[in-house]
Amino acid sequence: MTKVTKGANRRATINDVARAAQVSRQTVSNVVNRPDRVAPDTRARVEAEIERLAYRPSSAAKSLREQRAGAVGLELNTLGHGRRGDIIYSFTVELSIGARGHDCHIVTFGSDSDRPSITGYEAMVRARLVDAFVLADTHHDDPRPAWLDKAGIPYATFGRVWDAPDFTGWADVDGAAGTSAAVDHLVAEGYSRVGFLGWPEGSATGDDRRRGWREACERHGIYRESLQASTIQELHPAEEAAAPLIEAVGTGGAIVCVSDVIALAVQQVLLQSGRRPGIDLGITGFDGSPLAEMNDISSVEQPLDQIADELLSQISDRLAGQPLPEQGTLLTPTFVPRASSRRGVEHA
Amino acid sequence: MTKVTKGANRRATINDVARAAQVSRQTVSNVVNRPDRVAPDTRARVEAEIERLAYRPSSAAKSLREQRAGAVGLELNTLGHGRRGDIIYSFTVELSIGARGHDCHIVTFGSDSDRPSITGYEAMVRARLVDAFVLADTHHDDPRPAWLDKAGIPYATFGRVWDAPDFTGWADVDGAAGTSAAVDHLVAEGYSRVGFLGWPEGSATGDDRRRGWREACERHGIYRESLQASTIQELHPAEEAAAPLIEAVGTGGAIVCVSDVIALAVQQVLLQSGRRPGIDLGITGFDGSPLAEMNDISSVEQPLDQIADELLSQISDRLAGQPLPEQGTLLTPTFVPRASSRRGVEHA
DNA sequence: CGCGAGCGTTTGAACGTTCACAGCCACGGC
DNA sequence: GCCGTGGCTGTGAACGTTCAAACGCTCGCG
Repeated sequence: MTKVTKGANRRATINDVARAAQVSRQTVSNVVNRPDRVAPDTRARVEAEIERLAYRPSSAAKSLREQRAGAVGLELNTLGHGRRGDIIYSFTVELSIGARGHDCHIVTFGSDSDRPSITGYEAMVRARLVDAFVLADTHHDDPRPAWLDKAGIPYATFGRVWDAPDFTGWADVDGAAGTSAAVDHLVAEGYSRVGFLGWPEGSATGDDRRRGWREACERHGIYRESLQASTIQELHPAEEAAAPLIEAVGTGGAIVCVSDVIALAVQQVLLQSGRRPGIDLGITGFDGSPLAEMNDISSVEQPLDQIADELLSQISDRLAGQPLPEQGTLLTPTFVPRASSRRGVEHA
Repeated sequence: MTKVTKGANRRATINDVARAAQVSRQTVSNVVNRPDRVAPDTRARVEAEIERLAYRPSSAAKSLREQRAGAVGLELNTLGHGRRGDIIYSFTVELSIGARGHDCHIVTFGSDSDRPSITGYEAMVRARLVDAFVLADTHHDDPRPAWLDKAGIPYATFGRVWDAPDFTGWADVDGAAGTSAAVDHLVAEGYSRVGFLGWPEGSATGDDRRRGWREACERHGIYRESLQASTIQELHPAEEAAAPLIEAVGTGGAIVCVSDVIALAVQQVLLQSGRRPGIDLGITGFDGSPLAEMNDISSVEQPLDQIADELLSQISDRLAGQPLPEQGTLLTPTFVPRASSRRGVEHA
């Protein structure tokens, strides 16, 4: 007797509703999918039964019939935290929330290998588990776009695809607008010199954020006093790069950082030298990660909900046979001020 | 002409394989699911065709026939980061990786409301999108276990269910073993007094970790010199609680923290007073979060891959009709030493 | 030599849905 | 009064899979 007794009472099917409402199953289907084709009183009767029996179409049956999974795949890997400054989780959440509105759902799959490979994608496609993918961390020499193109699987990416400038199926954050807003805020708070601590040149995202800082400084007429340095997305190297920049900007100055991790490094160095964030030196980060929130660091928050929604819309369009959009979607982030960039507020 | 031309060449079905291998579809099905029932040469022929045609059973058809989704639901919410110290993402990844081995997949769904409600669960169940759930953050007065029990939906939880001591469908980390290992390490490194900074009493997880610290201190005969304090899982309150404890333990002492966030708070306070982690005061955290890694804080790393695997196994068993296990599964975490608890190593 | 058992294979049915089309009815124009 | 039309509802088929049962073959036994 190892057989399962499937949940006390079997869930209602379209036939149960049809029988209860004294119509055929097709009429029930129409009520759900093409309400306009059904006479008002019939519709009301069917809708009442749907409600009463708590009927919801079986996604498996629908998938089989429609030859589509109604699902979008998302690869999660253990590298996720490093890249994109720790917001991958929030992005995954927003995607999961947004999926309901696009009547699909998110299926995650993982790869434990270091380099993301296409085997996971292939498995998903072959099992017809998903119709499309969201790529969250495209990088240089990424094999995935080409493979997906060849296989004819639609996808949309969070961030531009470096190797393929012609590809427009992306949504991204306007990095320049973000750092620009940070500089505006710092100037308004009265910081006189504004430095920038970025990634080494050559990363599109990093260069974009640097440009926003430079342009804003020029606009405020403080560019000549400003300085920049570069580092990679790790705490210790960042701390080494931070120290001289802090001295160069001096007390009463501020540093706009290319990411929250870098901003944290700056704050650490500052604290070790006995100075107070905000009061002695302004600091802003980028990404709106929990890291920044926890450490009371001002940050440029990415509109992840909008990005998720945009990507899902694009995927819907691709699945409906529409061509790629004219151009990618650039969304404006929000600057969130915290103690690290307020001169008057004591940093707890 | 908005109709989609579905990916150049339709993917192979069981019938295509059957025709190519000159057998019936059921024989192909047997080769895949019950290879022992098929004659060796037939099997070889069929397997060759499966390989050649890149056949993989359609999950939709399988779901419909077997009346099960072959999927496990996981709720992700925006609160995730705060709770469980930021390891939710890593847990999600491990679950996604582990799913393949249990031939199922993970479907995530989100709730944007603050309090986790059961509406998301209900939607998943009604659409037959998932067969079971993993609950990652059960808490006091959690309505979900009772609702799932009533609905007859299996689930397994990461962490014990407070309100239901009889429920054994959980996997958790042996918190006491973790803090105990931390104390062992600190004593071996030569720290003489070991304090504990925990959460307020009454949380099972927190009390467990505190007990491990106390028992290890007793074992090493240093309990009388040890001290404890309590705080909540937020940076600023933690910093306030940390300051007096740091003074009480004194230079050459160490503090075992109930979480990485708390450990970070201790390190921040220490740095602000010009002292060096590890050298002047030992610090250990708990969770193995990226936060600890980035800040070079020793931590007790949770075996998330094992937990994910165990939970998926339990779900498989429940779906196969087996009863709840005798007791929950307690897994041993690993202590990972870093600069914050090495007396000789300079903290960069 | 007949018969049951066992093995490997095939066949029919079913899972729940939607599409294409057929049917029914009422209405209006000729 | 007949037929075409348009609005609404019902019927058969199909999506790809697995289960239950039937089938044909070989073998061993009486």
